[in-house]
Amino acid sequence: MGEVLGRYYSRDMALPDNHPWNTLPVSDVASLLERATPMVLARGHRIKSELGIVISGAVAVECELFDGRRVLCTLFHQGNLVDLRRTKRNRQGQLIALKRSIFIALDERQFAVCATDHATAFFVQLRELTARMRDHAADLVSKTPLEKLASVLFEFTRWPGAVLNDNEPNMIRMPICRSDIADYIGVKPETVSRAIRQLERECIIEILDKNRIVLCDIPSMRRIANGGRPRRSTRR
Amino acid sequence: MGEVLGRYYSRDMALPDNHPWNTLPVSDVASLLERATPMVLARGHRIKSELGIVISGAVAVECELFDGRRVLCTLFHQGNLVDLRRTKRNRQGQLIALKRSIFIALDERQFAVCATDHATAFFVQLRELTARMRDHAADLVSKTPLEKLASVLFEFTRWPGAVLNDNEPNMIRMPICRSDIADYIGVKPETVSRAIRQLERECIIEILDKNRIVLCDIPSMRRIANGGRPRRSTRR
DNA sequence: CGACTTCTTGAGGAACGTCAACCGCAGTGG
DNA sequence: CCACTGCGGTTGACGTTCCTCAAGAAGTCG
Repeated sequence: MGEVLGRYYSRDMALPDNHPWNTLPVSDVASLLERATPMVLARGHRIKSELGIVISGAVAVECELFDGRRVLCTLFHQGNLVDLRRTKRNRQGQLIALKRSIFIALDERQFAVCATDHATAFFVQLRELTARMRDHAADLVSKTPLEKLASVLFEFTRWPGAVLNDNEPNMIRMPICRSDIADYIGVKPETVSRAIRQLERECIIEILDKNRIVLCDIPSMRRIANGGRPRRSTRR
Repeated sequence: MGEVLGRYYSRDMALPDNHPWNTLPVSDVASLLERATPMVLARGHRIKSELGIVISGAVAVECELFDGRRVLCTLFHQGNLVDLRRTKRNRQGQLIALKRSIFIALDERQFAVCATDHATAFFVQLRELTARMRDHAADLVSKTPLEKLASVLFEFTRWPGAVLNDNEPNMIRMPICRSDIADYIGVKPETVSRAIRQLERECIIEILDKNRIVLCDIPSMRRIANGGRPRRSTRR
């Protein structure tokens, strides 16, 4: 824990091939990577840096509550910009890798230079992040476990590399394990399991194996994710 | 609904006197306000603009779920920068005033100019916002209603103008009504009421009237807010 | 093969939502 | 002035739901 598996230096080290990095001119990419200190992390490794870019894998902000409950506030995937600094208040939570991941840590100065050089890309990343966090807050506030799960499955479809096969665009890979999903949507792993089975029973998804599922009935799932499956008598 | 009470043009219109706006040089403030179209809103008024700055009052992103449940994803107070744009996906939720508020709407072009001129202030605002949203997500994920309420009370203490009286620094004003608190922390108004009474019974807060409370035992409240009051047997 | 982790399934209970009723207050109109 | 209405807030009784606990299944690694 807390250790870095190794450094990932490569001549053809590249930024993730997704928005907004793939819109940067080549020279800018090079200047960004010059300042990089990439590291390879395994599941459970903590990242001391508050600043950086996720190159691959899955990383989260993990908080531990007073009594030991574990919470994942935010998920980061390939291409996400991470900035946990805050002016007032002390830092809450820390970065943790949820699976084998590559992360470019940046120090304050490097970050400032990059943010100036690539202000637009950085702004776009921050705006996307806040939009994702708003959606996640809406998920957490009052949805039932089934609704939360459907919503998070849609979130996963938007992860780069989620679609495994162009012939089967609705087959996706689950990027993180069940207990991490549980800590992210605020239910217990047992409840995640039951919710997945429920969707399967209703033929809305098909479970190929633990890591791969097919979305069979996207309209129904969208309706559930938007709040179509309230508690029995929540209709006041 | 959806109407604007009036425009708020004033020679001495000023940006909120809090971070980061109060650190801007006078000339920058003037240039920001030149581009402004301030509006006065009453409770329930919707704001069509996706971009702007909250001058006073309380504004939120409101989402309505499929079955009518109402959710407040994010709260904005005096001085907060609002940017709801998103590249992919359609817009979720809309801005709504929770009480009498003043809001400066900015259009895309105005916003771009401001963001360039005041990049640092804008970055600071965005970073503060993401930090607040992370904390809120941590609150929503797995805390009990009592813990959520304690946490949101601390959030309120950080609102500009929350402290009513320098002699009594622990007396704060509740900036939004009970049912909005409920929609923000994902419980029912009845539960908010019960949680407040609970804190009062334990002499952790004192209720002066509906809008004013005193935090009597901050350490206990902090412990509760950090997860010190789990469900009876959540300790596995 | 055994030790371990992750996931799954089932049974039972605490907790929060639901429903209903009530209070206090502000606004409104006669 | 009072009656009426509506809204926000509060309290109590009851029931669904999701968490807890336990045990087993399936996969992984030594």
